[in-house]
Amino acid sequence: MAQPYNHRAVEEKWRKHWEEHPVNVNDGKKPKYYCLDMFPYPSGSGLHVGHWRGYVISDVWSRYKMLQGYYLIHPMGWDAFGLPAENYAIKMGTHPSITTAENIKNIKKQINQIAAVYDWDMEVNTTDPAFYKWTQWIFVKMFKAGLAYEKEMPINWCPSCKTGLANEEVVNGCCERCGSPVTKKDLKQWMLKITEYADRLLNDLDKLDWPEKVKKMQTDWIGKSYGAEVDFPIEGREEKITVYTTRPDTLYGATFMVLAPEHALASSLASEETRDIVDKYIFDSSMRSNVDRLQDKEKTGVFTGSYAINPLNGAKIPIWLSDYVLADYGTGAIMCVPAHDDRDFEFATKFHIPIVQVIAKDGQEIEHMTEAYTEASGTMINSGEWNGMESAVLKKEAPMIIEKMGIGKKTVNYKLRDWVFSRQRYWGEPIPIIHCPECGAVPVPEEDLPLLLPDVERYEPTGTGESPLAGIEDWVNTTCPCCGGPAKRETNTMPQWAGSSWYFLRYVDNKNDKALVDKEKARKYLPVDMYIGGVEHAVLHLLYSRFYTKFLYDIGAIEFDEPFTKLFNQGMITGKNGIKMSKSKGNVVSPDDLVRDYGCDSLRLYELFVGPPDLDSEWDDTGIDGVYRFLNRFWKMAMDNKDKDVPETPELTKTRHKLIYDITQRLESFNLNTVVSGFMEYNNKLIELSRKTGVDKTTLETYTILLAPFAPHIAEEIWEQLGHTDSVFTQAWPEYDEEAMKEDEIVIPVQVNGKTRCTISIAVNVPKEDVLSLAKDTLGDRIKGTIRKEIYVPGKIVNIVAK
RNA sequence: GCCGGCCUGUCGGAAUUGGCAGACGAGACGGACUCAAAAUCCGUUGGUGGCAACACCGUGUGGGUUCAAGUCCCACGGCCGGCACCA
Repeated sequence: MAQPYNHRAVEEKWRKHWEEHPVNVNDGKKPKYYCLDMFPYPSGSGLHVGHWRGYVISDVWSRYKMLQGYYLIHPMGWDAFGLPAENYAIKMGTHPSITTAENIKNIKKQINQIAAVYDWDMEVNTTDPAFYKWTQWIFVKMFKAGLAYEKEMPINWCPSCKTGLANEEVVNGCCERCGSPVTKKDLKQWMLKITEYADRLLNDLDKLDWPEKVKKMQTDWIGKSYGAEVDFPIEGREEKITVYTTRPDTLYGATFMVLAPEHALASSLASEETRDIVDKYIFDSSMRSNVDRLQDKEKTGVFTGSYAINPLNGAKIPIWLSDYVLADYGTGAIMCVPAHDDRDFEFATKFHIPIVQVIAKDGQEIEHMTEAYTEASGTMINSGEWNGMESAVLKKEAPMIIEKMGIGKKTVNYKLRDWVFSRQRYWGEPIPIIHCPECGAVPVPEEDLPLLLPDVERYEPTGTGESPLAGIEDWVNTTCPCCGGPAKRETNTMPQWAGSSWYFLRYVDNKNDKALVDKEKARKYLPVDMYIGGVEHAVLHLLYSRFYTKFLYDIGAIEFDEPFTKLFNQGMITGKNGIKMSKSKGNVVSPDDLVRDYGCDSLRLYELFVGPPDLDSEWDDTGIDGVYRFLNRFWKMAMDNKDKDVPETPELTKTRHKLIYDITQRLESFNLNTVVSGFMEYNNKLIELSRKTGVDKTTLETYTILLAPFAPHIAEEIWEQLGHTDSVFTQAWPEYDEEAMKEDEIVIPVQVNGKTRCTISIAVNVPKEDVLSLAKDTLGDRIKGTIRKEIYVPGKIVNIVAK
């Protein structure tokens, strides 16, 4: 009688063994495969079953690639700077460097429970000076390239986190981290010119094997639009107002103009009569927060008292101010065509401004418009020499026409803004800049990097817009590397995204102090072939990383300009009713007890079995019994057969090839939940065969190799029990033979009028006529009426149509 | 408002190009083993009607295409996610 499966002993045994005998080795000959997880920030609360999922998926894929003969790059590290780590430290009253180190230790232990094949020699930590030396180096390079610049402007400010935020970090007007409403604050900020890369970031999406959803989100975020800038003279003044429009075809329909209250000319356009209300409007707008502006859709506005001249037809149109026009997009001023734009229509209706239709809708001019006609399709009307043209054609040509006329120019615009890069917080990389009264902003010389984050007593945010570093006089006061005169250090730190924008390059050469990554190693091991993580970084980390990679490519530090060839976003594991797992909700499921009671292999399988890997899944503890029973049944079947010397039968051969085929197909298409059910199905089949003929050794071995990426411990143990002294992971992924899978006899359904009535069993190459007559014989008098049509889809189905 | 995804038994979920809907698992019920329980093993499990063979209904709703629709087309509803006055 075989011993029952003891997961604790077996897993413990192989855990130790693999530590001493790593299975992923670089022999210098194998091609590389780089499979990367989004690295975690070392939080104090530890891992829950949701975190496991992504790591299990990437590990299964990694081990599969290993069995396919690749040398695997599968590293892990820590995104340890930033707000979460700092806030945790403040809450605990302990310095972030201490809590971070503790948290890393704990999480590493928890990650090791997964038994993933991480290569810990490659570990990186963004808070390690040897690492952030290069984070700072990249900043200096960007500064020298003119991509990092300082600007005083109103930026997004989180009053709770007490720091400025990038646009990408503001979600529905609130802080991405803490959910507090974001306000505006005038601050001198370091900015990165990501907009300079807008076109490349947009165009290169085409060459990426990424989920369409993420590409779409990045496309929308970059938000490229084509249009024209048109200059409108102001009546009685020298200046012109330039507007940006994507619909220059509707220029004749412009009946008013609106400027953002922050527009440079806004106040000066007021007349004596309107002076008071104009200034009040400008003041009131400046007091309104982002959230207010977003929530109040009801349009407000004031007439300035001035008029602009439509450069096409000389029409005099009133100039208004309204906060529905954004100051920092386009020119901060728009021409308004109420007949063909919803917002302009709403505004014109509210303030009784004329509406002039310039595109015929369904060939008609509408007497009283009740809504804007926004499509660019129809014939131009009321448009002078443009009358009769097709609006779709004109929309494309108008920018050139306008340019030729000298009243404007063809142009493009982006929603993407430059990246607000300074944070007024302690726990981040100090920005390596020295402010000299003589020389201006001077970068810290590259040979002086890293610029260490000073150890301080007080690291709480000040809330004033000053960084906590500003209070450390002997650190702040320094000398200018340029002129040697007294100077002050920049006291802002970098955002958390700084380290995560390039960390994946460092793994393959994490100890190099001469370069960010050695060229030769980069050529050999980079870029990332498969990147696995949650979708929440679609326009944050994933956009920033692409920007950094392109920059590093441009300065010749690396030789590729896209970091992640393929991307997979795993779905979230939620608690009951789809509620996100969180401490405050009390629905966090810890993997620790599950690993103890069911084993690592069971939990790995169940993480996959819960549902399709790309969709969110609700966690339900009771389901893990199913995979646990499966492993025990597989163990028993294997133990029952391993010493029996069962000869291979045609049925066993066929089953084995079909097994390889099914598992490989499902794995390749990333249907990992169905891979697990496939293993169960074939195990049931083998148990059945085991009773009939027994199961031969080749089939047992094949099954074991296939299972190894999913349940490595039990597979390794069975592999040994089957008489092998080497690791199952030194084997090659089995191949199937289509010929060997073919059945000689197949069962096909027979339908009458599309409803299945019976099945018939036929040999594969039976001619149509014979199949049909067998079908009709089997059906007998169940065919009612006369036969109108007989359909036979070879190998699939018979359908008799009768009436 | 715009864009994307999803909707299938009691539950999680399966279903290459349209071809036996409900694989696999959970739960439940029945049986074997046991003094008993757990574990394990065997069986049943979409609904309605029927002793039964079988028949009818059934993949969010309504319509359509087709010999055949969960799958394709049109309209509508619900849930989730992204963007949101970007001119």
